[in-house]
Amino acid sequence: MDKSGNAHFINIDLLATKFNFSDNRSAKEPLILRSTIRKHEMMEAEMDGSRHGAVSAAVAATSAAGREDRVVNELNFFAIDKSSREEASSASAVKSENVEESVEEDKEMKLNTGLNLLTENIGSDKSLVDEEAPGNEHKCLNLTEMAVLKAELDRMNIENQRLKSMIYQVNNNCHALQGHLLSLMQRHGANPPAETADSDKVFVNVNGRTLEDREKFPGKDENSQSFSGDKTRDGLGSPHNNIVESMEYFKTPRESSANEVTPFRDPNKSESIDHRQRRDDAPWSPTKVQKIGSSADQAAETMAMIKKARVSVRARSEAAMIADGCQWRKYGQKMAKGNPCPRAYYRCSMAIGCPVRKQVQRCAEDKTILVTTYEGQHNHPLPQAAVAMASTTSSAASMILSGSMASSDGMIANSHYITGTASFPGSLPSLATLSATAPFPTVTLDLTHTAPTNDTITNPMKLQRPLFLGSAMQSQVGYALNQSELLQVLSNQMNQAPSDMANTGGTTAAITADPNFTAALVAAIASVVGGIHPNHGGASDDVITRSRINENT
DNA sequence: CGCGTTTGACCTGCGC
DNA sequence: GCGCAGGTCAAACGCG
Repeated sequence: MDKSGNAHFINIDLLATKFNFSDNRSAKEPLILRSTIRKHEMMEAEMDGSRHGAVSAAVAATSAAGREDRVVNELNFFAIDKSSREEASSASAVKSENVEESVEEDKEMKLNTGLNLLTENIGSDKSLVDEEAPGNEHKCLNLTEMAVLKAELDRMNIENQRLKSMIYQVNNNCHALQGHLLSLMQRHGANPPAETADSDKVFVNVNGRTLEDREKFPGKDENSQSFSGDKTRDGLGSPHNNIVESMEYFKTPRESSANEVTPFRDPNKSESIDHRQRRDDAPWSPTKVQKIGSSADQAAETMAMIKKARVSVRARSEAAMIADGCQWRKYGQKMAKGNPCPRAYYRCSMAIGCPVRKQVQRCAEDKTILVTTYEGQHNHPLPQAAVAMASTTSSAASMILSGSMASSDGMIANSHYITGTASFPGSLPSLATLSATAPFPTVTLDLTHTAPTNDTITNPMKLQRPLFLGSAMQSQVGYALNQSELLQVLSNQMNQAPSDMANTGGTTAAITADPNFTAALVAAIASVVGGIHPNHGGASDDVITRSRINENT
Protein backbone atom coordinates (compact mmCIF):
# COMPACT_ATOMS: atom_id res chain seq x y z
CA MET A 1 0.00 0.00 0.00
CA ASP A 2 2.18 2.76 -1.25
CA LYS A 3 1.36 6.26 -2.23
CA SER A 4 1.34 5.57 -5.92
CA GLY A 5 -1.06 2.75 -5.43
CA ASN A 6 -3.44 4.96 -3.60
CA ALA A 7 -3.18 7.59 -6.22
CA HIS A 8 -4.07 5.10 -8.89
CA PHE A 9 -6.91 3.84 -6.85
CA ILE A 10 -8.43 7.25 -6.57
CA ASN A 11 -7.96 8.04 -10.21
CA ILE A 12 -9.61 4.86 -11.29
CA ASP A 13 -12.45 5.55 -8.96
CA LEU A 14 -12.96 8.96 -10.40
CA LEU A 15 -13.01 7.53 -13.88
CA ALA A 16 -15.48 4.94 -12.83
CA THR A 17 -17.60 7.61 -11.29
CA LYS A 18 -17.58 9.50 -14.52
CA PHE A 19 -18.39 6.67 -16.83
CA ASN A 20 -20.97 5.08 -14.63
CA PHE A 21 -22.78 8.34 -14.52
CA SER A 22 -25.96 7.12 -16.06
CA ASP A 23 -25.93 3.53 -15.04
CA ASN A 24 -27.03 2.47 -11.58
CA ARG A 25 -25.19 5.20 -9.90
CA SER A 26 -26.51 4.54 -6.50
CA ALA A 27 -25.19 1.04 -6.63
CA LYS A 28 -21.82 1.52 -8.26
CA GLU A 29 -20.42 4.71 -6.97
CA PRO A 30 -20.75 3.80 -3.32
CA LEU A 31 -18.89 0.67 -4.24
CA ILE A 32 -15.87 2.85 -4.67
CA LEU A 33 -16.30 4.19 -1.23
CA ARG A 34 -16.80 0.74 0.15
CA SER A 35 -13.55 -0.38 -1.36
CA THR A 36 -11.87 2.67 0.01
CA ILE A 37 -13.29 2.03 3.41
CA ARG A 38 -12.04 -1.51 3.37
CA LYS A 39 -8.55 -0.32 2.64
CA HIS A 40 -8.81 2.07 5.50
CA GLU A 41 -10.09 -0.61 7.76
CA MET A 42 -7.23 -2.84 6.87
CA MET A 43 -4.84 -0.07 7.69
CA GLU A 44 -6.64 0.63 10.89
CA ALA A 45 -6.66 -3.02 11.79
CA GLU A 46 -2.96 -3.27 11.11
CA MET A 47 -2.20 -0.35 13.30
CA ASP A 48 -4.51 -1.47 16.01
CA GLY A 49 -2.99 -4.91 15.80
CA SER A 50 0.45 -3.57 16.28
CA ARG A 51 -0.67 -1.91 19.45
CA HIS A 52 -3.33 -4.21 20.76
CA GLY A 53 -2.26 -7.58 19.48
CA ALA A 54 -4.93 -10.04 20.40
CA VAL A 55 -7.71 -7.56 19.94
CA SER A 56 -6.88 -6.95 16.30
CA ALA A 57 -8.16 -10.28 15.07
CA ALA A 58 -11.49 -9.73 16.70
CA VAL A 59 -11.60 -6.22 15.31
CA ALA A 60 -10.85 -7.43 11.84
CA ALA A 61 -13.47 -10.12 12.11
CA THR A 62 -16.01 -7.69 13.40
CA SER A 63 -15.10 -5.27 10.70
CA ALA A 64 -15.47 -7.90 8.03
CA ALA A 65 -18.83 -8.91 9.37
CA GLY A 66 -20.00 -5.37 9.27
CA ARG A 67 -19.31 -4.97 5.59
CA GLU A 68 -22.45 -6.79 4.68
CA ASP A 69 -24.49 -4.09 6.28
CA ARG A 70 -22.47 -1.39 4.69
CA VAL A 71 -23.72 -2.50 1.36
CA VAL A 72 -27.09 -1.31 2.48
CA ASN A 73 -25.88 1.89 4.02
CA GLU A 74 -23.67 2.63 1.12
CA LEU A 75 -22.84 6.18 1.81
CA ASN A 76 -22.80 5.99 5.54
CA PHE A 77 -19.22 5.86 6.57
CA PHE A 78 -20.14 5.13 10.14
CA ALA A 79 -22.69 2.45 9.52
CA ILE A 80 -20.04 -0.04 10.41
CA ASP A 81 -20.34 1.01 13.99
CA LYS A 82 -23.92 -0.03 14.19
CA SER A 83 -23.47 -3.22 12.26
CA SER A 84 -20.42 -4.10 14.22
CA ARG A 85 -22.29 -3.52 17.39
CA GLU A 86 -25.09 -5.72 16.18
CA GLU A 87 -22.64 -8.36 15.13
CA ALA A 88 -20.94 -8.17 18.47
CA SER A 89 -24.23 -8.36 20.26
CA SER A 90 -25.29 -11.43 18.36
CA ALA A 91 -21.96 -13.04 19.03
CA SER A 92 -22.25 -12.33 22.67
CA ALA A 93 -25.77 -13.68 22.73
CA VAL A 94 -24.53 -16.96 21.41
CA LYS A 95 -21.95 -17.15 24.09
CA SER A 96 -24.45 -16.09 26.73
CA GLU A 97 -21.77 -14.91 29.06
CA ASN A 98 -21.75 -11.46 30.45
CA VAL A 99 -18.03 -11.38 30.88
CA GLU A 100 -17.32 -12.17 27.31
CA GLU A 101 -19.95 -9.74 26.29
CA SER A 102 -18.12 -7.03 28.10
CA VAL A 103 -14.98 -8.06 26.29
CA GLU A 104 -16.79 -7.80 23.03
CA GLU A 105 -17.99 -4.39 24.00
CA ASP A 106 -14.41 -3.51 24.67
CA LYS A 107 -13.38 -4.63 21.22
CA GLU A 108 -16.25 -2.80 19.75
CA MET A 109 -15.20 0.36 21.44
CA LYS A 110 -11.75 -0.02 20.00
CA LEU A 111 -13.25 -0.48 16.58
CA ASN A 112 -15.37 2.55 17.02
CA THR A 113 -12.36 4.49 18.03
CA GLY A 114 -10.53 3.37 14.98
CA LEU A 115 -13.20 4.64 12.64
CA ASN A 116 -14.53 7.62 14.39
CA LEU A 117 -11.21 9.16 15.15
CA LEU A 118 -9.99 9.01 11.63
CA THR A 119 -8.27 12.31 11.75
CA GLU A 120 -8.67 13.73 15.15
CA ASN A 121 -6.99 10.93 17.04
CA ILE A 122 -3.94 10.62 14.95
CA GLY A 123 -2.05 12.93 17.15
CA SER A 124 -3.00 11.15 20.32
CA ASP A 125 -2.17 7.80 18.80
CA LYS A 126 1.14 9.13 17.86
CA SER A 127 1.87 10.31 21.35
CA LEU A 128 0.75 6.98 22.67
CA VAL A 129 3.11 5.20 20.36
CA ASP A 130 5.88 7.53 21.27
CA GLU A 131 5.45 6.65 24.90
CA GLU A 132 5.52 2.97 24.15
CA ALA A 133 8.78 2.99 22.19
CA PRO A 134 11.52 4.68 24.03
CA GLY A 135 15.05 3.77 23.08
CA ASN A 136 14.16 0.85 20.88
CA GLU A 137 15.64 1.19 17.41
CA HIS A 138 13.45 -1.41 15.86
CA LYS A 139 10.42 0.15 17.38
CA CYS A 140 11.55 3.51 16.12
CA LEU A 141 11.47 2.19 12.61
CA ASN A 142 7.99 0.88 13.23
CA LEU A 143 7.06 4.22 14.66
CA THR A 144 8.28 5.93 11.53
CA GLU A 145 6.36 3.54 9.35
CA MET A 146 3.29 4.00 11.43
CA ALA A 147 3.63 7.74 11.26
CA VAL A 148 3.81 7.50 7.50
CA LEU A 149 0.83 5.24 7.46
CA LYS A 150 -1.05 7.56 9.71
CA ALA A 151 -0.32 10.48 7.48
CA GLU A 152 -1.39 8.48 4.52
CA LEU A 153 -4.52 7.41 6.28
CA ASP A 154 -5.23 11.00 7.05
CA ARG A 155 -4.93 11.91 3.42
CA MET A 156 -7.18 9.10 2.38
CA ASN A 157 -9.76 10.12 4.91
CA ILE A 158 -9.80 13.59 3.50
CA GLU A 159 -10.01 12.14 0.03
CA ASN A 160 -12.87 9.96 1.14
CA GLN A 161 -14.75 12.89 2.46
CA ARG A 162 -14.20 14.66 -0.80
CA LEU A 163 -15.38 11.65 -2.77
CA LYS A 164 -18.32 11.27 -0.53
CA SER A 165 -19.48 14.81 -1.09
CA MET A 166 -18.75 14.42 -4.77
CA ILE A 167 -20.88 11.33 -5.00
CA TYR A 168 -23.69 13.02 -3.19
CA GLN A 169 -23.48 15.82 -5.64
CA VAL A 170 -23.37 13.49 -8.61
CA ASN A 171 -26.30 11.55 -7.26
CA ASN A 172 -28.31 14.68 -6.81
CA ASN A 173 -27.48 15.85 -10.29
CA CYS A 174 -28.31 12.48 -11.68
CA HIS A 175 -31.67 12.34 -9.99
CA ALA A 176 -32.45 15.82 -11.16
CA LEU A 177 -31.49 14.87 -14.71
CA GLN A 178 -33.47 11.68 -14.56
CA GLY A 179 -36.48 13.54 -13.35
CA HIS A 180 -36.09 16.09 -16.07
CA LEU A 181 -35.63 13.41 -18.69
CA LEU A 182 -38.63 11.52 -17.45
CA SER A 183 -40.81 14.58 -17.56
CA LEU A 184 -39.65 15.33 -21.08
CA MET A 185 -40.28 11.80 -22.15
CA GLN A 186 -43.72 11.80 -20.68
CA ARG A 187 -44.46 15.12 -22.23
CA HIS A 188 -43.29 14.23 -25.72
CA GLY A 189 -43.41 10.53 -26.08
CA ALA A 190 -44.37 8.15 -23.39
CA ASN A 191 -47.69 9.48 -22.19
CA PRO A 192 -50.73 10.37 -24.16
CA PRO A 193 -50.31 14.03 -24.91
CA ALA A 194 -53.85 14.84 -23.95
CA GLU A 195 -52.91 14.19 -20.36
CA THR A 196 -50.47 17.01 -20.20
CA ALA A 197 -50.89 20.67 -20.54
CA ASP A 198 -47.91 20.94 -22.81
CA SER A 199 -49.52 18.65 -25.26
CA ASP A 200 -52.36 21.04 -25.51
CA LYS A 201 -49.88 23.75 -26.08
CA VAL A 202 -48.33 21.78 -28.86
CA PHE A 203 -51.68 21.22 -30.39
CA VAL A 204 -52.69 24.83 -30.21
CA ASN A 205 -49.39 25.99 -31.54
CA VAL A 206 -49.39 23.58 -34.37
CA ASN A 207 -52.96 23.65 -35.39
CA GLY A 208 -54.00 27.02 -34.12
CA ARG A 209 -57.18 25.62 -32.69
CA THR A 210 -59.00 26.17 -29.50
CA LEU A 211 -60.03 23.52 -27.05
CA GLU A 212 -63.55 23.98 -28.22
CA ASP A 213 -62.45 23.12 -31.71
CA ARG A 214 -60.73 20.09 -30.35
CA GLU A 215 -63.96 18.89 -28.86
CA LYS A 216 -65.64 19.37 -32.17
CA PHE A 217 -62.94 17.42 -33.98
CA PRO A 218 -61.61 14.85 -31.61
CA GLY A 219 -60.29 12.80 -34.43
CA LYS A 220 -58.10 15.60 -35.56
CA ASP A 221 -56.71 15.95 -32.12
CA GLU A 222 -55.83 12.34 -32.03
CA ASN A 223 -54.37 12.63 -35.43
CA SER A 224 -52.14 15.44 -34.42
CA GLN A 225 -51.26 13.90 -31.16
CA SER A 226 -50.45 10.65 -32.77
CA PHE A 227 -47.11 12.19 -33.60
CA SER A 228 -46.26 12.81 -30.03
CA GLY A 229 -47.47 9.81 -28.17
CA ASP A 230 -47.13 6.11 -28.03
CA LYS A 231 -50.30 4.87 -29.61
CA THR A 232 -50.05 1.31 -28.61
CA ARG A 233 -53.60 1.15 -27.46
CA ASP A 234 -56.46 -1.12 -27.95
CA GLY A 235 -60.20 -1.32 -27.99
CA LEU A 236 -62.52 1.61 -28.16
CA GLY A 237 -59.92 4.04 -27.09
CA SER A 238 -57.88 3.40 -30.13
CA PRO A 239 -56.83 6.52 -31.94
CA HIS A 240 -57.56 4.69 -35.09
CA ASN A 241 -61.26 5.06 -34.54
CA ASN A 242 -60.97 8.73 -34.02
CA ILE A 243 -58.82 9.11 -37.05
CA VAL A 244 -61.40 7.35 -39.14
CA GLU A 245 -64.06 9.56 -37.70
CA SER A 246 -62.14 12.69 -38.44
CA MET A 247 -61.35 11.66 -41.93
CA GLU A 248 -64.93 10.85 -42.58
CA TYR A 249 -65.82 14.27 -41.30
CA PHE A 250 -63.48 15.99 -43.70
CA LYS A 251 -64.23 13.76 -46.61
CA THR A 252 -64.90 15.64 -49.77
CA PRO A 253 -68.04 14.97 -51.77
CA ARG A 254 -65.95 13.34 -54.43
CA GLU A 255 -64.37 10.95 -52.02
CA SER A 256 -67.61 10.17 -50.31
CA SER A 257 -69.39 9.48 -53.50
CA ALA A 258 -66.49 7.51 -54.79
CA ASN A 259 -66.56 5.32 -51.78
CA GLU A 260 -70.24 4.88 -52.08
CA VAL A 261 -70.28 4.17 -55.76
CA THR A 262 -67.05 2.32 -56.36
CA PRO A 263 -67.89 -1.35 -56.31
CA PHE A 264 -65.62 -3.70 -54.48
CA ARG A 265 -64.07 -6.53 -56.25
CA ASP A 266 -65.20 -8.79 -53.51
CA PRO A 267 -66.97 -7.36 -50.47
CA ASN A 268 -66.16 -10.46 -48.50
CA LYS A 269 -62.52 -10.21 -49.29
CA SER A 270 -60.64 -8.82 -46.39
CA GLU A 271 -58.11 -7.26 -48.68
CA SER A 272 -60.67 -4.96 -50.22
CA ILE A 273 -62.00 -4.00 -46.86
CA ASP A 274 -58.51 -3.36 -45.68
CA HIS A 275 -57.81 -1.10 -48.54
CA ARG A 276 -60.91 0.91 -47.86
CA GLN A 277 -60.20 1.30 -44.25
CA ARG A 278 -56.62 2.11 -44.78
CA ARG A 279 -57.55 4.66 -47.33
CA ASP A 280 -60.07 6.24 -45.03
CA ASP A 281 -57.99 6.35 -41.97
CA ALA A 282 -54.75 7.27 -43.56
CA PRO A 283 -53.82 10.31 -41.52
CA TRP A 284 -50.82 11.04 -43.66
CA SER A 285 -52.73 11.25 -46.88
CA PRO A 286 -51.72 14.53 -48.47
CA THR A 287 -54.84 14.39 -50.52
CA LYS A 288 -57.07 14.51 -47.54
CA VAL A 289 -54.91 17.02 -45.87
CA GLN A 290 -55.07 19.31 -48.80
CA LYS A 291 -58.80 19.08 -48.94
CA ILE A 292 -59.40 19.95 -45.34
CA GLY A 293 -59.72 23.62 -45.88
CA SER A 294 -58.20 26.84 -47.02
CA SER A 295 -58.16 29.18 -44.06
CA ALA A 296 -54.96 30.14 -42.29
CA ASP A 297 -55.41 27.89 -39.31
CA GLN A 298 -56.36 25.01 -41.51
CA ALA A 299 -53.26 25.63 -43.55
CA ALA A 300 -51.25 25.48 -40.37
CA GLU A 301 -52.98 22.26 -39.53
CA THR A 302 -52.16 20.97 -42.94
CA MET A 303 -48.53 21.77 -42.37
CA ALA A 304 -48.63 20.02 -39.06
CA MET A 305 -50.09 16.92 -40.56
CA ILE A 306 -47.66 16.98 -43.41
CA LYS A 307 -44.86 17.14 -40.93
CA LYS A 308 -45.09 13.47 -40.40
CA ALA A 309 -42.19 11.96 -38.62
CA ARG A 310 -40.25 9.16 -40.16
CA VAL A 311 -37.59 6.93 -38.83
CA SER A 312 -35.13 5.57 -41.30
CA VAL A 313 -32.87 2.70 -40.41
CA ARG A 314 -29.80 1.93 -42.41
CA ALA A 315 -28.44 -1.52 -41.78
CA ARG A 316 -26.35 -3.97 -43.67
CA SER A 317 -28.36 -6.97 -44.65
CA GLU A 318 -28.44 -9.41 -47.51
CA ALA A 319 -32.06 -10.11 -46.79
CA ALA A 320 -34.78 -8.40 -48.76
CA MET A 321 -36.27 -6.98 -45.60
CA ILE A 322 -35.20 -6.72 -42.03
CA ALA A 323 -37.22 -8.61 -39.47
CA ASP A 324 -38.44 -6.07 -36.99
CA GLY A 325 -41.06 -8.10 -35.20
CA CYS A 326 -44.06 -6.93 -37.17
CA GLN A 327 -45.96 -8.54 -40.00
CA TRP A 328 -45.96 -6.62 -43.21
CA ARG A 329 -47.91 -6.83 -46.40
CA LYS A 330 -46.41 -5.52 -49.57
CA TYR A 331 -48.72 -3.22 -51.44
CA GLY A 332 -46.53 -1.69 -54.03
CA GLN A 333 -43.17 -1.37 -55.61
CA LYS A 334 -41.75 1.53 -57.47
CA MET A 335 -38.57 2.44 -59.19
CA ALA A 336 -37.28 5.53 -57.51
CA LYS A 337 -35.31 8.08 -59.39
CA GLY A 338 -31.59 7.85 -58.97
CA ASN A 339 -31.63 4.35 -57.60
CA PRO A 340 -31.53 1.21 -59.72
CA CYS A 341 -32.99 -0.75 -56.86
CA PRO A 342 -36.77 -0.72 -56.59
CA ARG A 343 -38.48 0.67 -53.54
CA ALA A 344 -40.96 -1.62 -51.89
CA TYR A 345 -43.94 -0.40 -49.91
CA TYR A 346 -45.26 -2.34 -46.98
CA ARG A 347 -48.19 -1.96 -44.63
CA CYS A 348 -48.41 -3.38 -41.18
CA SER A 349 -50.74 -6.36 -41.40
CA MET A 350 -50.88 -7.23 -37.74
CA ALA A 351 -54.15 -5.40 -37.35
CA ILE A 352 -56.78 -4.09 -39.70
CA GLY A 353 -56.35 -0.41 -40.22
CA CYS A 354 -52.94 -0.13 -38.67
CA PRO A 355 -51.54 3.05 -40.18
CA VAL A 356 -47.92 2.03 -40.00
CA ARG A 357 -46.13 1.72 -43.28
CA LYS A 358 -42.60 1.23 -44.26
CA GLN A 359 -40.49 1.57 -47.33
CA VAL A 360 -37.61 -0.72 -48.04
CA GLN A 361 -34.95 0.13 -50.53
CA ARG A 362 -31.35 -0.72 -51.04
CA CYS A 363 -28.82 2.04 -51.03
CA ALA A 364 -27.76 3.04 -54.51
CA GLU A 365 -24.15 3.54 -53.47
CA ASP A 366 -23.85 0.38 -51.43
CA LYS A 367 -26.35 -2.29 -52.22
CA THR A 368 -25.53 -4.20 -49.10
CA ILE A 369 -27.15 -1.42 -47.12
CA LEU A 370 -30.83 -1.79 -46.62
CA VAL A 371 -32.70 1.41 -45.90
CA THR A 372 -35.96 0.89 -44.09
CA THR A 373 -38.15 3.89 -43.46
CA TYR A 374 -40.97 3.64 -40.95
CA GLU A 375 -43.85 6.00 -40.57
CA GLY A 376 -46.94 6.06 -38.45
CA GLN A 377 -47.66 4.41 -35.19
CA HIS A 378 -49.27 1.10 -34.48
CA ASN A 379 -52.80 1.03 -33.20
CA HIS A 380 -52.56 -2.44 -31.77
CA PRO A 381 -50.56 -4.34 -29.21
CA LEU A 382 -47.14 -5.26 -30.42
CA PRO A 383 -44.98 -8.28 -29.86
CA GLN A 384 -41.98 -7.63 -27.75
CA ALA A 385 -39.69 -7.67 -30.71
CA ALA A 386 -41.63 -4.86 -32.34
CA VAL A 387 -41.96 -2.65 -29.32
CA ALA A 388 -38.51 -1.24 -29.76
CA MET A 389 -39.14 0.03 -33.24
CA ALA A 390 -42.56 1.30 -32.35
CA SER A 391 -41.25 3.32 -29.47
CA THR A 392 -38.45 4.53 -31.66
CA THR A 393 -40.80 5.89 -34.26
CA SER A 394 -42.91 7.35 -31.54
CA SER A 395 -39.93 9.06 -29.98
CA ALA A 396 -38.78 10.31 -33.32
CA ALA A 397 -42.18 11.69 -34.08
CA SER A 398 -42.42 13.37 -30.74
CA MET A 399 -38.96 14.75 -31.16
CA ILE A 400 -39.87 16.33 -34.45
CA LEU A 401 -43.16 17.64 -33.18
CA SER A 402 -41.50 19.08 -30.15
CA GLY A 403 -40.15 21.70 -32.51
CA SER A 404 -36.74 21.48 -30.98
CA MET A 405 -35.03 21.39 -34.31
CA ALA A 406 -37.51 23.39 -36.25
CA SER A 407 -36.35 26.54 -37.87
CA SER A 408 -38.31 29.73 -38.08
CA ASP A 409 -40.36 28.47 -40.97
CA GLY A 410 -41.40 25.46 -39.03
CA MET A 411 -39.32 22.97 -40.92
CA ILE A 412 -35.91 21.60 -40.35
CA ALA A 413 -33.36 23.73 -42.05
CA ASN A 414 -30.57 21.30 -42.68
CA SER A 415 -29.19 17.93 -42.00
CA HIS A 416 -27.67 17.84 -38.60
CA TYR A 417 -25.20 15.28 -37.61
CA ILE A 418 -25.53 14.66 -33.99
CA THR A 419 -22.66 12.32 -33.84
CA GLY A 420 -19.55 11.93 -35.84
CA THR A 421 -16.47 9.89 -36.14
CA ALA A 422 -14.35 12.93 -35.81
CA SER A 423 -15.78 13.77 -32.46
CA PHE A 424 -15.44 10.30 -31.04
CA PRO A 425 -12.56 8.42 -32.49
CA GLY A 426 -12.91 4.77 -31.80
CA SER A 427 -16.55 5.01 -30.96
CA LEU A 428 -19.61 4.63 -33.08
CA PRO A 429 -19.73 7.01 -35.98
CA SER A 430 -22.85 8.70 -37.24
CA LEU A 431 -25.30 6.93 -35.05
CA ALA A 432 -28.26 9.16 -35.71
CA THR A 433 -29.03 11.82 -38.22
CA LEU A 434 -31.79 14.29 -38.55
CA SER A 435 -32.76 15.28 -42.02
CA ALA A 436 -35.35 17.42 -43.68
CA THR A 437 -34.24 16.93 -47.22
CA ALA A 438 -37.22 14.66 -47.65
CA PRO A 439 -40.77 15.98 -47.57
CA PHE A 440 -41.06 14.58 -44.09
CA PRO A 441 -38.72 15.11 -41.18
CA THR A 442 -36.72 11.98 -40.84
CA VAL A 443 -34.56 10.56 -38.14
CA THR A 444 -32.00 8.22 -39.58
CA LEU A 445 -30.32 5.60 -37.51
CA ASP A 446 -27.20 4.70 -39.36
CA LEU A 447 -26.12 1.27 -38.26
CA THR A 448 -23.67 0.52 -40.95
CA HIS A 449 -20.44 2.10 -39.85
CA THR A 450 -17.61 -0.08 -38.73
CA ALA A 451 -14.46 -1.77 -39.48
CA PRO A 452 -12.99 -2.49 -42.89
CA THR A 453 -15.10 -4.67 -45.10
CA ASN A 454 -12.23 -7.03 -45.79
CA ASP A 455 -12.65 -8.34 -42.32
CA THR A 456 -16.29 -8.73 -42.97
CA ILE A 457 -15.61 -10.96 -45.89
CA THR A 458 -13.12 -13.15 -44.16
CA ASN A 459 -14.72 -13.26 -40.79
CA PRO A 460 -18.48 -13.22 -40.48
CA MET A 461 -18.17 -12.34 -36.84
CA LYS A 462 -16.60 -9.08 -37.88
CA LEU A 463 -19.63 -7.97 -39.75
CA GLN A 464 -20.20 -4.31 -39.70
CA ARG A 465 -21.75 -3.52 -36.41
CA PRO A 466 -25.25 -2.36 -37.00
CA LEU A 467 -27.46 -1.58 -34.11
CA PHE A 468 -30.12 -4.10 -34.71
CA LEU A 469 -33.61 -3.48 -33.68
CA GLY A 470 -34.51 -6.71 -32.06
CA SER A 471 -33.36 -10.18 -31.47
CA ALA A 472 -34.97 -11.29 -34.67
CA MET A 473 -32.91 -8.95 -36.72
CA GLN A 474 -29.98 -9.54 -34.52
CA SER A 475 -29.99 -13.24 -35.07
CA GLN A 476 -30.70 -12.83 -38.70
CA VAL A 477 -28.10 -10.37 -39.77
CA GLY A 478 -25.43 -10.08 -37.18
CA TYR A 479 -24.92 -9.14 -33.62
CA ALA A 480 -26.13 -6.30 -31.56
CA LEU A 481 -24.39 -3.34 -30.17
CA ASN A 482 -23.61 -3.67 -26.54
CA GLN A 483 -26.09 -1.65 -24.57
CA SER A 484 -23.64 -0.12 -22.18
CA GLU A 485 -21.42 0.70 -25.10
CA LEU A 486 -24.16 2.57 -26.78
CA LEU A 487 -25.17 4.35 -23.63
CA GLN A 488 -21.61 5.38 -23.13
CA VAL A 489 -21.42 6.67 -26.66
CA LEU A 490 -24.60 8.62 -26.12
CA SER A 491 -23.33 9.92 -22.86
CA ASN A 492 -20.12 10.97 -24.49
CA GLN A 493 -22.04 12.60 -27.25
CA MET A 494 -24.09 14.55 -24.78
CA ASN A 495 -20.98 15.58 -22.98
CA GLN A 496 -19.41 16.44 -26.26
CA ALA A 497 -22.14 18.85 -27.16
CA PRO A 498 -20.33 21.99 -26.00
CA SER A 499 -17.33 21.27 -28.15
CA ASP A 500 -19.58 20.46 -31.03
CA MET A 501 -21.10 23.84 -30.63
CA ALA A 502 -17.74 25.40 -31.08
CA ASN A 503 -16.83 23.20 -34.00
CA THR A 504 -19.97 22.99 -36.06
CA GLY A 505 -21.76 26.18 -35.42
CA GLY A 506 -25.15 27.35 -34.32
CA THR A 507 -27.61 24.91 -35.76
CA THR A 508 -25.99 21.79 -34.51
CA ALA A 509 -25.28 23.51 -31.28
CA ALA A 510 -28.88 24.44 -30.86
CA ILE A 511 -29.95 20.90 -31.48
CA THR A 512 -27.44 19.17 -29.33
CA ALA A 513 -28.07 21.60 -26.55
CA ASP A 514 -31.80 21.19 -26.76
CA PRO A 515 -32.98 18.96 -23.94
CA ASN A 516 -36.05 17.96 -25.88
CA PHE A 517 -33.98 16.68 -28.69
CA THR A 518 -31.45 14.88 -26.58
CA ALA A 519 -34.16 13.28 -24.52
CA ALA A 520 -35.99 12.10 -27.56
CA LEU A 521 -32.82 10.88 -29.19
CA VAL A 522 -31.78 8.98 -26.15
CA ALA A 523 -35.24 7.53 -25.93
CA ALA A 524 -35.16 6.48 -29.50
CA ILE A 525 -31.76 4.88 -29.30
CA ALA A 526 -32.35 3.37 -25.94
CA SER A 527 -35.61 1.91 -27.06
CA VAL A 528 -33.81 0.26 -29.89
CA VAL A 529 -31.18 -1.09 -27.60
CA GLY A 530 -33.75 -2.12 -25.10
CA GLY A 531 -35.37 -4.31 -27.66
CA ILE A 532 -32.30 -6.38 -28.10
CA HIS A 533 -31.60 -8.19 -24.95
CA PRO A 534 -34.88 -9.03 -23.31
CA ASN A 535 -36.24 -10.64 -26.43
CA HIS A 536 -33.35 -12.74 -27.37
CA GLY A 537 -34.75 -15.96 -28.70
CA GLY A 538 -38.15 -15.10 -27.35
CA ALA A 539 -41.31 -13.81 -28.83
CA SER A 540 -39.55 -12.36 -31.78
CA ASP A 541 -38.73 -15.77 -33.06
CA ASP A 542 -42.36 -16.65 -32.99
CA VAL A 543 -43.08 -13.60 -34.99
CA ILE A 544 -40.55 -14.59 -37.54
CA THR A 545 -41.98 -18.05 -37.73
CA ARG A 546 -45.46 -16.76 -38.22
CA SER A 547 -44.49 -14.11 -40.68
CA ARG A 548 -44.29 -15.35 -44.16
CA ILE A 549 -42.59 -12.20 -45.17
CA ASN A 550 -39.91 -12.69 -42.63
CA GLU A 551 -39.44 -16.26 -43.58
CA ASN A 552 -38.88 -15.22 -47.13
CA THR A 553 -36.18 -12.92 -46.04
C1' DC B 1 -59.32 -21.60 -52.78
C1' DG B 2 -57.19 -18.31 -49.89
C1' DC B 3 -53.54 -15.38 -49.30
C1' DG B 4 -49.76 -12.66 -50.59
C1' DT B 5 -47.08 -10.60 -54.37
C1' DT B 6 -46.55 -8.35 -58.77
C1' DT B 7 -47.19 -4.69 -61.76
C1' DG B 8 -49.38 -1.37 -64.65
C1' DA B 9 -52.52 2.32 -64.03
C1' DC B 10 -53.98 6.06 -61.51
C1' DC B 11 -53.78 10.01 -58.29
C1' DT B 12 -51.57 13.85 -56.30
C1' DG B 13 -48.06 17.33 -55.23
C1' DC B 14 -44.59 20.08 -56.85
C1' DG B 15 -41.49 22.58 -59.79
C1' DC B 16 -40.91 24.91 -64.08
C1' DG C 1 -50.72 23.98 -67.84
C1' DC C 2 -47.49 20.37 -68.26
C1' DG C 3 -44.35 16.92 -66.93
C1' DC C 4 -42.10 14.40 -63.40
C1' DA C 5 -41.79 11.71 -59.31
C1' DG C 6 -43.69 9.63 -55.26
C1' DG C 7 -47.28 7.03 -53.50
C1' DT C 8 -51.30 4.04 -53.86
C1' DC C 9 -54.73 1.04 -55.93
C1' DA C 10 -56.38 -3.17 -57.65
C1' DA C 11 -56.59 -6.76 -61.22
C1' DA C 12 -53.77 -10.47 -62.40
C1' DC C 13 -50.87 -13.90 -61.04
C1' DG C 14 -48.39 -17.44 -58.26
C1' DC C 15 -47.91 -20.47 -54.48
C1' DG C 16 -49.18 -23.72 -50.91
